[in-house]
Amino acid sequence: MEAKKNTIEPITKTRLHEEIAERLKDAIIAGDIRPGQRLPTERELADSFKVNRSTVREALKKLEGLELIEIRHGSGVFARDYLESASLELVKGLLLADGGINAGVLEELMELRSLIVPRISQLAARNRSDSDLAALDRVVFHSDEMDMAEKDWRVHNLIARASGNLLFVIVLNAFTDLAGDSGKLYFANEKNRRASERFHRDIYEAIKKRQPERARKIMEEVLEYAAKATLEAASGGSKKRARKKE
Amino acid sequence: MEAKKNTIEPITKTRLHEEIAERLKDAIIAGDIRPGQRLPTERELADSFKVNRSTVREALKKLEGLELIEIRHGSGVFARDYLESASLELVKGLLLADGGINAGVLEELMELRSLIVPRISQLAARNRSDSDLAALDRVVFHSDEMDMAEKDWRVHNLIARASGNLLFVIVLNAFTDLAGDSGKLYFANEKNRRASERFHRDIYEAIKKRQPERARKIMEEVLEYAAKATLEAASGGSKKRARKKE
DNA sequence: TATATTATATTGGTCCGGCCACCCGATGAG
DNA sequence: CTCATCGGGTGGCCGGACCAATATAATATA
Repeated sequence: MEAKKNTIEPITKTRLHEEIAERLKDAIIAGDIRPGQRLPTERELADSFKVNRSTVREALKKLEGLELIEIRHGSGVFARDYLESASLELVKGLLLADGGINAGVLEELMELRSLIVPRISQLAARNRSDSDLAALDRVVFHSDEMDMAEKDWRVHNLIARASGNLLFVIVLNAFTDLAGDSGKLYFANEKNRRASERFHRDIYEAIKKRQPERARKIMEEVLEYAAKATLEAASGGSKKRARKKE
Repeated sequence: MEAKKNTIEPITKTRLHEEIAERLKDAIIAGDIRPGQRLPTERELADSFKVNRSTVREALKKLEGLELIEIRHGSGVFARDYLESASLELVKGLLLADGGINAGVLEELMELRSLIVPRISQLAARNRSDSDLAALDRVVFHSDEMDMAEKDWRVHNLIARASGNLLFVIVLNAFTDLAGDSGKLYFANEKNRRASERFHRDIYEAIKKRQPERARKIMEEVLEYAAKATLEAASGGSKKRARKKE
């Protein structure tokens, strides 16, 4: 794993306010700014980042959306306790804190996933419509050029939609989104790609034939396999890659 | 002060950019602006809302954080398909779409919850530290003045923290956050408040004695009860209250 | 002295007007 | 017809100004 990968240092975000939001987020998640503590003034931030105050404000608005900070007119900007907030997007930060992928959080993610996804699969087999099936068919059997990560995402997304539970769709997206980097690792392996391919066909069959239990079972197995493979890949491959941001 | 605003409603958000973000969000969730479709220009929005462009930009930044829109430099602002995004906050919008609480989504939320929370409870009983227990004790037995909704939230939050799974804490917060309004309904009922009180004591015992299975069971039962009561309250009590936003 | 009241400073909210960077479609050259 | 060029439109960033909410210090009052 001594590939050139690590030499591609993060390009400074083209959009300044994103870069700023990123840095502040890191500072808060890393604990440099503790919950309840006040951040520097907008004007101070603008000054120290050497940008305009408007730019800082845009960054702060984004962080406010993540429930990572609280902006109080007349008082200042305060860091919130992310353990009392409700923003899954934050987890992405946690997952990547201290540089590299945090194996602990990744494992937690896997467990959470294993609680939900089999149920989604089960419901999909029960509730799927014909058009759901058709869409799934298209992706599974007629999207050869699509790369595997994309394909896999689409399969899961379609299954979730077929389940008839909108909430599940969004939660599932959150998982995929979070697992992002480690997903790449997973699909880098030829064997894993083959496994996914077979999985797609199997789950398609189960859903087509409306076999909820079988669909659930298949999903459970694939998750178990994927979890194992992913954790291996994550712990073996990406060890403490220092994340220099500039 | 001669014109008294008739209804209880609007109290236009004190912060303009929030009001704007809110309206655009509603428009997208309601389907007035379809996925992929382009929104008006920043300048146009500013003009039609009669505000400055900076204000519009701040609102847009927040929506971008919610993954509800995509801002492309040089091209414009586009609505995203929220079924392909990963933001749980959006669900709040779905839950309240068309005015009133959407019973379907609420039910989905309950199901999702029932998949996860018992597991959290189980893990908490297994992994809890002494300080976790102490914190739980304080809330359960020495917070009489605290209102029940707050207390219940704290109990759940502490249990989740005790589970040792940070992800679970955040997901749980998301649930509570989403269920917000319906939770109010639930705790408005004296009988339900009593039920919660007993539940708090029971779950405390199970966690204290490190009885994972019992903890899980208790949680399953309380969820089932709460789901039933909540759905009843939601369908019976809050009928199609029109949500006028101005 | 202790407390209420009033000024004043601090800080976020909004506005103005301008310039730059990027994207895309129209235009014109080959 | 293909391709390079060049606009015009759009978001990104700037700096400076003023308003609104809040916090703090100074002052008046009991």
